[in-house]
Amino acid sequence: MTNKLNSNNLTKSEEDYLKALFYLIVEEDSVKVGNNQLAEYLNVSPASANNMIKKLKAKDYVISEKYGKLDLTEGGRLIAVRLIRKHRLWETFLCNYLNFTWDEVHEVAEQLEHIKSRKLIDELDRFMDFPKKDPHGEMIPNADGEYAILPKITLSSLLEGDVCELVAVNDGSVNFLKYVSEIGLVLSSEIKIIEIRDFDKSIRIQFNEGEETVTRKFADNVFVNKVI
Amino acid sequence: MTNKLNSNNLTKSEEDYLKALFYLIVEEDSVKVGNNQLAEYLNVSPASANNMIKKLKAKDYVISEKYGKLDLTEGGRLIAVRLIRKHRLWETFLCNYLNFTWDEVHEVAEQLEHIKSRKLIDELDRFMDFPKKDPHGEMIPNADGEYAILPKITLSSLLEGDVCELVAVNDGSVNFLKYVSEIGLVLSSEIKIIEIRDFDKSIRIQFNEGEETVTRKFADNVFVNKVI
DNA sequence: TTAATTTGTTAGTCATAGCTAACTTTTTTA
DNA sequence: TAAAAAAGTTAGCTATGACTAACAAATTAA
Repeated sequence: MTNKLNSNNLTKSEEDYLKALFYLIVEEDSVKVGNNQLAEYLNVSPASANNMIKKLKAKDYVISEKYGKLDLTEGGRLIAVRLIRKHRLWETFLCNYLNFTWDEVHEVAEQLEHIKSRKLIDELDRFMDFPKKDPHGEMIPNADGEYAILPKITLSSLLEGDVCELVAVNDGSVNFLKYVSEIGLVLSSEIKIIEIRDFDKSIRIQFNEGEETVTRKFADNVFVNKVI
Repeated sequence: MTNKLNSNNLTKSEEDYLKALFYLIVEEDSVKVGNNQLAEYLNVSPASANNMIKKLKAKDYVISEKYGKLDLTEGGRLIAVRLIRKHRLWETFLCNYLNFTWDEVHEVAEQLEHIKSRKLIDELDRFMDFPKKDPHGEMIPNADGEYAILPKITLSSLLEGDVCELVAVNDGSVNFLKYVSEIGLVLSSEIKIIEIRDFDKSIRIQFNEGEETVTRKFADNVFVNKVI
């Protein structure tokens, strides 16, 4: 049995839904997160999502009115943040100690984040000397579930002539991550916006490795700190 | 999705049954392993075990005739050995890097062994420099599923005056492991049999930390190498 | 060698968590 | 503002893997 202190007694599915809601509500900061949006995000049918939402409401992790928007309770938020903490710590471990690449870590971390042991994750944190950011540049919540959400400025929001520093990448797509690595971008790379083409909004950028033209879609997934 | 090369597509339950069968058939080297024995070992009803055995036979991991003894196919054995490899590597990691004690590792390793990623476990193995034995003294199978099963001589099989070295302990019970630690026994401890009491088969042993009287049941769970 | 006990099997139920199809409510837009 | 579209809900089905109760086969003991 799991230690009483750790055991929130949630299934893997319930955890996945709470984490998804957290991403949609808190990280994406949406005005309204609805049932179908959640279903699409998780690649399940609206009926399945609806069903699970009922369960999570009964357990007091989610609140919503009929036909209304979804929200997390404090309890639901805490569970989600702890999952994110576990996910990001495992990604950090895989990259920094087990030779995993950027694009390989996500899938395995999705499994590892469901391991139930408070001691495991806190010791892993200590072993790595309490890292602040994961390999994609995202903040890692501390043991109490506190963490700063980075103000997310995308590369696509900058103007010609601006100079920025790559602080994070959206880790949702393996193909995107592979592409980022291939053109030679890494965390902290300094990027200058050479030109934004009106025609298709594609952007010509310059950085240590040379010059590249990237699409608007690409630039939407790259988070930066404006330097100039 | 899991990499095709790793994905054996088994559920956690199916894996648990195969591992249980491996322990009962191969490690315990029983003449006959039956359905109810398997059920008892896994703390499920005979009906549940029977049901799962049907499924595993259909998938060609288990063979048996109606009302006959259970056996693993080559495929079933390989899956079980890989689980044991994962279990023991994770236990080693938890003990040697994350400050877990002997008795804490098992429960968490039971969860970790179901993580599906060939790379994860092979890199973990490399990270720890290919350990040969887990913290309880059990052999760790290599990446090809090969490993030596230690000839298991129990402390209880020795005679008065014999001297032996502790090579492994049965990791099935947390209380037992705590007890072993508390009296000061560790792997490689040299133990001398002072006296075996006819009355209750309790055994007086001497070792670095002093002398102790242990029960027959205790001695059945301690595996040794005879020295003298 | 029959009777008792143990062991194995089958049938039917439950919970989780997915699905489709049909329906209702809300929102959009013509 | 009424019709169309989108969003949300419900009902009913599926598979997995537990369970109990009832029964059959095999083994052990009388």
